[in-house]
Amino acid sequence: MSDKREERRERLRQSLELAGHKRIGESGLAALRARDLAQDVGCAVGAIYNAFDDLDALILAVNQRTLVSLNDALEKGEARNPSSDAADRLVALAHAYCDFATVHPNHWRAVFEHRLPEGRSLPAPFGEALEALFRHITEPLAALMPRASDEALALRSRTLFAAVHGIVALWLEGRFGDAGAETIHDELAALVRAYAEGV
Amino acid sequence: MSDKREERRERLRQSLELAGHKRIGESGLAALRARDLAQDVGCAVGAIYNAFDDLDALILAVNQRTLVSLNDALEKGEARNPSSDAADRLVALAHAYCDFATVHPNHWRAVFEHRLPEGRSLPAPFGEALEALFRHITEPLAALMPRASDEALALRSRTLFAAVHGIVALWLEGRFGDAGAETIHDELAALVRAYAEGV
DNA sequence: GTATTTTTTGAACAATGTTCAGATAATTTT
DNA sequence: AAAATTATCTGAACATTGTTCAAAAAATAC
Repeated sequence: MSDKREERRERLRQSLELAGHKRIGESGLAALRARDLAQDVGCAVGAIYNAFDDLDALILAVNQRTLVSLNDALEKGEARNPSSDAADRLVALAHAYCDFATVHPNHWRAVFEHRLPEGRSLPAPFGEALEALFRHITEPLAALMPRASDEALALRSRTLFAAVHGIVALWLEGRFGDAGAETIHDELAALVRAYAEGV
Repeated sequence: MSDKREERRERLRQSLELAGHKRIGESGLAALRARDLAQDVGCAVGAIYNAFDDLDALILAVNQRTLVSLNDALEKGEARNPSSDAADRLVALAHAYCDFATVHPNHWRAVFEHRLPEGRSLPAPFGEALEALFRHITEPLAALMPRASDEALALRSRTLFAAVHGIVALWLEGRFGDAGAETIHDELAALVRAYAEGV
C-alpha cells in the first residue's frame, strides 16, 4: 500500500501550489521565492523538490490553474450575455477576457511572463487548457465563416485571440496612459466587430 | 577640461552597450551576464557600474537602440511600399513590423520582456522612441478618421499597434504552430484592413 | 520488531547583481 | 615638474537566488 505516500506527496504539492498561487496573486511572479514557499507551507526548502521537479514546474501548475479560472470566467461571460449574434458573442468574450485580466492582473500576467528554459516545452495539460481557450472563439467564428476549413478557423481564432490579448496586455502595462475600463471595452468592441465583419 | 573624462566614460558606455546588444542578439535577454559583459569589453565587473547605474539601465539603452532600428525599418517599409491608400499603408507597416521581429527576434523580444523593478519608470528618450513608433500609425489613421480628435487618434493608434503586436508576439512564441510567414502576413493584412474599414 | 525505503532537513553550492576599500590613473594646482 | 586632488578601476566580498546532497527522521515492508 504505497497510496499513503503518494497521498502525502500530493498534499504537499497542493499546499505548495496554493501558496504559490497566493504569492503570485499578491506580489507577482517575480516575487516568488523558494524559501518563502517553504515557510508558508512549513517545510524545508529541499522538500519542495520532492513535490516538484523545479520551481518552473510549480509555476506551470499555478498558471494552469489560472487558465482554468480564465476558462470559467469566459464561460460565465458567455452565459451572462446570451446572444445568437456571433459578433456579439465575440465581443462578450473579449470583454470577459479583459475583465479577468483586470481583476487578476498578477495571475494573468504570470501566464504570459513565464518563460520555460530553452528546450523545455509546455506540459500537455497546459496546452490543452490553451486549446480550450481558443475553442471559445472558434465556435462563434465558425458561424461567421461557414465555408472555412478547420485549419483556417483555428488560425483565425488564434489571430483574434492574439489581437485582443495584445490590446489588453498593453493596456494593463499602463502604456495606454490612464484610459478607463469603458474606453478599453469600446476599443475591444470596435476591433472585434470590425474583424467579424471583415472575415 | 573635464571633457576627456566624460569622453572616456562615454567610450566605455558605448562599448558595453555594443557588447550588450551583441549578447542579447545572439542569446536573448535572459543570457545577459554582468561578468560576461566585463570580459567582452575588457574591464572589471565593477567598472560597469561607473558607466551605468544598473544592468537595467544598460538594457534600456540597448532596447532604445532597438526601437530606433525598428523605426528605421518601418520607414524603409513605408518607402518601399508607397501608396496613397491609408489601409495599404497600415498593412505595409504591420508587415514591416512582423519582418523586423522575424529578423531580430531576440532584440525585439527584449524590448517587451524587460520589466523595470517596481517603482522605476521608463526614461524619457525611451518613451519618445515609443511615441515615434505610434506616430507611424497615427498618420494614415488620421486619413481614415478625419473627424477624430487627437486623443481618439492616439488611443486608436495604440489599439491597432497592440493588436498587431499581439499577433506577431504569439506567432513568434510558436503558439501558432508552424504557420509560414505568408500566412501571418495574410492574417495581419486581414485584421488591419478590417479595422481600417471599421473605424 | 527489524530492515528497507522514502522523505525531510538545513547546511552547502553555484550563479547571479551589486558594493566597496584600496590601488591606479588622470587631472588640477602650485 | 612635482605634489595634491580627484576620478576610476579593480576584484574580492556580500547578499540573494535556485538547487543539491549527506545525514537524520519517518514511513513502509517483511
